[in-house]
Amino acid sequence: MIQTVRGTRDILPGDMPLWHRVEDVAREAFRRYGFHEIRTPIFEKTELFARGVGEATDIVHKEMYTFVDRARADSEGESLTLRPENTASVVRAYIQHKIFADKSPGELTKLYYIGPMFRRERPQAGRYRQFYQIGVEVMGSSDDPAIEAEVIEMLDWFLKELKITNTTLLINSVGEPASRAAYLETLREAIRPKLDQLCADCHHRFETNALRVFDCKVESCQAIVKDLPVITDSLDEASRAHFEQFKAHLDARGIAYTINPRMVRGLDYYTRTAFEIIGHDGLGAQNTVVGGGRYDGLSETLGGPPTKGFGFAFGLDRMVMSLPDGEVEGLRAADAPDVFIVFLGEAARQHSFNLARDLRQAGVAVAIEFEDRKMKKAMAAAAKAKARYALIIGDNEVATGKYGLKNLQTGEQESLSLEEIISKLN
RNA sequence: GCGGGUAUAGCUCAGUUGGUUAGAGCGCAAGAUUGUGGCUCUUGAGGCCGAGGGUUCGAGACCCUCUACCCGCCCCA
Repeated sequence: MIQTVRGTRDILPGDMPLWHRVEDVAREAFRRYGFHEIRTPIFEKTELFARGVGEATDIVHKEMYTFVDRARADSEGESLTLRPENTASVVRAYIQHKIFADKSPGELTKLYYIGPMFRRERPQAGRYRQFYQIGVEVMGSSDDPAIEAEVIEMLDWFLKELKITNTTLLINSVGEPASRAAYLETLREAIRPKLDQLCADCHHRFETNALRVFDCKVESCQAIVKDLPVITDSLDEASRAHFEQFKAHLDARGIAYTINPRMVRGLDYYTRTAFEIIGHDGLGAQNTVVGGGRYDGLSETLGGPPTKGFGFAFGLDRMVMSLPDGEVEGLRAADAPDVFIVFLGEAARQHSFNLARDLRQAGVAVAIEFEDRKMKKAMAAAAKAKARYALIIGDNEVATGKYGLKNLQTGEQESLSLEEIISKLN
């Protein structure tokens, strides 16, 4: 049997209402907050991610699906990559189409996207090789922290609307590239004397990304790590002021947060504000549902004009997993037909086809089977489909033009004409 | 890339120290009930017990190899 490849999965019709719910609420949030959709290709030139996301990141150096395109007679095949994230692509599109060109100073470009991303990691709960993200990017000349607070306010509304309540907002500032580099040096100097007391993983982290030692789960490492200097104590003055304003904007909106000076994002392009929302219900060890931050300078890195940027992405898969059980049940039921037609005999069958068409043209969701079954079986099928009504049609009904409309919840049944049925259901 | 676990019906799972025709619940089908669902009862269909090899008189079970999936580490959404 041919199966889905490792880390990919079919999202079956039974779960689709949950995905639609998350997408619908997200689109509604974006409409209210003035975001517009953009769709970029699922694969791009490898160089885009190498430069945009960062050559040294795990994503680029060990998780990308990269392949060489077919060569032409006059050139070698070029290296292409399935997108591991979407920010680099959106910024590329922003530059390529000069989306900034008709904007006045201070005017923002606010975009959102939704679609699959690809990373070649070992799958586990809440982690897939093809996964889905919904994200936004705010680009322009302004880096006002009020922008950041507003985006988080939108997320706050979004989560509440989905009844996902047990979450924590973590915020941090990773500073300007220069101050971050200086801090990293300070940190490494602080770690170096204690290096022999740290675990093997931490030795590796020390070499590649020293900030990561803060995340180590080994107890003996944590004991050392808790006394190390944190980035928020060595921010440049501008970043510190920016962070203070950001927090004030959140306070003014009544949005609760936890400062986590040890939170690091895995992509190179982040500057200053970084944030994360972690969920606590329905998730495995991978409990980050939203990750985002500021990426001033990414445009320049990709050959575009000086641009400030702020955005986030959330994992659709993880968001769906976070939906409370109580919500899930109702969402699944919403997919059911309004009316299930139960017919008896060939004449009624033929009549039912036209009736189904008329109802559908009037906007009613109609289910009909094509096999003439015993009424008891047909009624059971209607109940199984969770139809709101059964429409019963036999020879009598065809003759009189009055059909039996039975409410399957209450069991009440009345005899109605087509017009009466339509007006009742609309 | 590394570690742990699991693999038996469509689904969720039992299956004793190795012993006859491999079971349950749910689901599916038929009937009790010839024009009225959910509840109940009866009956039925549905299995190369993940693959290959080995031990044995005998393997779903024990051993080896492989594969797949799940969970975790790294890292991230």
